[in-house]
Amino acid sequence: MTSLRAPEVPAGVVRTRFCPSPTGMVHVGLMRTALFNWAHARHTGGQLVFRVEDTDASRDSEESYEHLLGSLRWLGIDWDEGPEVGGPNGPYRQSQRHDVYREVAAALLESGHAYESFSTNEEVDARRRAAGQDPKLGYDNADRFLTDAQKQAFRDEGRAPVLRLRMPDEDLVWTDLVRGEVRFAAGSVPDFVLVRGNGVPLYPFVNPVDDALMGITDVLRGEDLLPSTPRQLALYAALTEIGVANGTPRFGHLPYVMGEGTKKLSKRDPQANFDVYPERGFLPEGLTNYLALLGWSIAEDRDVFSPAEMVEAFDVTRVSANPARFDVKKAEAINATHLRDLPLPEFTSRVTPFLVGAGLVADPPTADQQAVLEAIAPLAQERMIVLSDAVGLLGFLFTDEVEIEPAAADKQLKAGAGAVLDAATAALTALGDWTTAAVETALKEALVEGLGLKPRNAFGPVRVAVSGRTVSPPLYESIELLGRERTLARLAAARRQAAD
RNA sequence: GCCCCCAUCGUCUAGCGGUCCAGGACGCCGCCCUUUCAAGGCGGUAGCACGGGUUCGAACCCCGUUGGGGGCACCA
Repeated sequence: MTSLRAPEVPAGVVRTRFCPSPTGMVHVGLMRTALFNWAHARHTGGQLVFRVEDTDASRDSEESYEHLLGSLRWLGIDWDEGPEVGGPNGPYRQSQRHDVYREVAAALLESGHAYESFSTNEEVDARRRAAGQDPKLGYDNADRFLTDAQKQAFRDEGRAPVLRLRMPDEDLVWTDLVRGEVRFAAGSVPDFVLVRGNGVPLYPFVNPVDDALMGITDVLRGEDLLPSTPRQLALYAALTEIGVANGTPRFGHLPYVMGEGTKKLSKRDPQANFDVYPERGFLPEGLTNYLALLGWSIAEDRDVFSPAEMVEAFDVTRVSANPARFDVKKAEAINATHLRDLPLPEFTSRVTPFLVGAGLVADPPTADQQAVLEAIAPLAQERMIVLSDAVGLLGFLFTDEVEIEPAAADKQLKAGAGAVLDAATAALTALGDWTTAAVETALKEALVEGLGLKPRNAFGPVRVAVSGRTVSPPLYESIELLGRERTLARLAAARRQAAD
């Protein structure tokens, strides 16, 4: 027997967990799972346990572990027990829990719930074929009742046994939090391996053991794990009988996050990599909102909400069971509305690191740069989708010379543009008072009235000359902020490039 | 092959037996506003996979079909 015991969890308290393996890239589907566990815990006033499943030394790395922590914190997910915060049920890294697994495995063997199995895969296959069965059926439970003499004979051959759990002879059923009742018929799941021949415990064993020992009440995970649930149910029953677990947790299997086509979003899909969102300047609250929409909805006629509102309303039971396609366009639209909702100072301070990163402003910005930034911020805010858009949109205000985008030149600096730029140059050169209003009046007089142009044709070339692009903040304000000298220099530079 | 999951506009979804000739959002299209592009406002486009039941009544319940996905390891 063992002294290992699950902690007492008061009735009604919800404890969820998030237990990734730190192997390389952080997948958006993984973060969606983390988010739902977090929301469920916070909504119910329960706890979220963070455990690291780093048992595969060849694939796990400290670097991706750190990276994962960073991604979680960036999204705004916090946990009550786990790495960095500790807790009474640690250690929270599986690589430090070998003794626990060894002890539980021994107790399971001793109690007869598990047994030693010596069959090789080849032998199992051969037996199934001999019986006219499909080898795909897997292990045939043949070693369940080996005698001590038989076991010894195998050992004498030099075989090291695996430890298998004896599956019960009854249907395995549970009420899934998102799918309702799910049933696997008795006998449809073979006795599975808990511990390898070399003594290394396997995922289907350590995962429920840790969940039990950490007092997890609600397991919310991807639907890819649904077929392994019957085995875990059997394991829980055994763990409960030997006094390690306090019963079986509730399970909820979250739908897949899909990529293009009909396939699950794979590591190869560029949008699967969580990093691209922070890098592009998605807002944590914007991405949280979008990720939440992948399988959940807050109300019939609403899909924009804050993380706090999500926590307030979240109900696992109302998570959809069907797979959701990750739609970058919609994610952008949701983010853009969060971006526009930001108070101006907040918006400005969030944009600044992106301008710094692009080398456009100093770190921290100079007083002049800060003044320009604050002046342009309200005008930029409503034409951006992600924070990094600021680099392209506002770059022209923070450089001496601007490079005109080829596409913009093709569009706006063709025939007729020369005359427009000449007229604009003349009007602005003569301008006394360099203010937005004066610039507006001067340009309208010179171009719309003077040249008889439609506004769209009149201001296109000027905009491209000044900003280098066809999309920019409002023109007159931009010109005022740019100042006379730089504006005239750019007009002249564009004039050299423009057709008459 | 066996087991399991899923099935409402192109996409994400609301709908949990009548209030649905199906609502919202993204996308797309058009109009308005307008100095460009956006944003905003207004309008439009488009869907209950199919077949049987159950019921006075079905997008909603049951069965089947079809389609899609996943699993069947001494990986996690």
